[in-house]
Amino acid sequence: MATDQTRTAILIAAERLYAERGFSDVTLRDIVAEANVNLAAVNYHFGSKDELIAELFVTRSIALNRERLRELRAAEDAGGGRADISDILRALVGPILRGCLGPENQRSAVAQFMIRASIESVPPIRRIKNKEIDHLRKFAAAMKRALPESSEVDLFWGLHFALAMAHHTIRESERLTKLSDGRCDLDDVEDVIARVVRGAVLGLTTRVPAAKSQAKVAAREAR
Amino acid sequence: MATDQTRTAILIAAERLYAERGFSDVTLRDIVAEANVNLAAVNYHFGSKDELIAELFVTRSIALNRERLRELRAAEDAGGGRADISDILRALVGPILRGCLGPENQRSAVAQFMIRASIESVPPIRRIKNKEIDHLRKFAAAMKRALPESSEVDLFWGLHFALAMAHHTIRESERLTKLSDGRCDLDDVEDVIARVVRGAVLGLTTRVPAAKSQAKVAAREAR
DNA sequence: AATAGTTTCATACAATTGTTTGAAACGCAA
DNA sequence: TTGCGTTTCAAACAATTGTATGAAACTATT
Repeated sequence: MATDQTRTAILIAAERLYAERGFSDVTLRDIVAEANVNLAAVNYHFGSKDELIAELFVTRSIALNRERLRELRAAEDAGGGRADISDILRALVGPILRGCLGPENQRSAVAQFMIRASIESVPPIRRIKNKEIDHLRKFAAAMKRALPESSEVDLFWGLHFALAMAHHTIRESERLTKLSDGRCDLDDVEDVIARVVRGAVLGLTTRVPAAKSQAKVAAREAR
Repeated sequence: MATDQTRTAILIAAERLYAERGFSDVTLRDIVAEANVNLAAVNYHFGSKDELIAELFVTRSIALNRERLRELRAAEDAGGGRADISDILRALVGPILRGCLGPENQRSAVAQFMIRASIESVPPIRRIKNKEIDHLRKFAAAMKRALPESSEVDLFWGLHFALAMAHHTIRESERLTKLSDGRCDLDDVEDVIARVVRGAVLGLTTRVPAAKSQAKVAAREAR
């Protein structure tokens, strides 16, 4: 076995292609061509295409979650067990944003693969995905420690919205660039992270905005 | 021609199936079975599978955008040409959220289809999608009228984040329900809309939150 | 060197896909 | 009714997919 060259060559090629083009567009023949191995190698080493995808997803999930938790713990340690809410959310969205945005050549296939996995819900991945909820619960718990007076429902919504802004920014970065004529700089990753975190934190910490909309006014007058 | 029964039966069946299961999982044979028509009917009436998808997307895009603009105009008229920022964003995210959330039997295949189209970027749709940017610009312009003192970059980010929260909520509604043990009520559509709008508006209207995070503190101390 | 186990390879297989074909059925004006 | 354009249908087609096979090549232990 030694280095298992073929196996790892397949993994690398598959991750690269899946990250770039999505699962449905990439065939086994594409992968083996990219990896310079024989077609039968995939079934020999992984059993099936689905098992290859599943192994890839599990491995990368663990890596991403570990990095998130590492940053979360660093933040909590720095705060003596209670992290600032901004830092908690930064630990949640920072790793994936850093991996998927910024100059093209610096993006990580790992992070892009994970985004693909969250978009195209292919059967082998769907079966595993429940694990992620346990992972998010840890962040929800940390948020509760940071904002003990907030309702749990609001905390879940804040967590959810933070992920929403991060993922959507990755998925639609091109559109935002076009829409803004390039004025929104998606390559300034730390600025993007700051915007996402700020948006989520504002929703969590601002009390009763009291901005009455026209709709509310109209609804009141209708009574 | 008269009613073109077969044609519309195909459109309805295709929209339903695509909305439910996504483009890559639905074959022409699935569609014709659901529509109770012959396999060759799709190619006869639409030319190809891609043209069927394209026609579906164009039609539905126009319908969704029209509804959004209708609500936007209603809000601007009510405010004498300048709508409240909340109402602008509500016009943007309301239609799609109302169509995709709420009790199962009330959801519209149209709205769900549009979400599918925004997730699985299949070639025939990708070619048309640029039109959507022009549509979003109208909302950006309305936002500028509502908040003339805000920077354009911030406005674009606010628009982007509003769509992010709306779309992500639709896509991950099941996960949020599980994560929160059912405490986040995704069936209360108007509450969801209010949360999304509030989150986006806060980001747009709150000035200098001045919440210093541990990361910033640490960075300062490191100097 | 001989052998046993592992890995690679070209090739074939069965299933599924979108599309095409040509005849049959239909609708309807003359 | 006749005739003609339109629509439907069963069947076949070509291409692509993941997977399986059996022989060849390789590796390493005896």
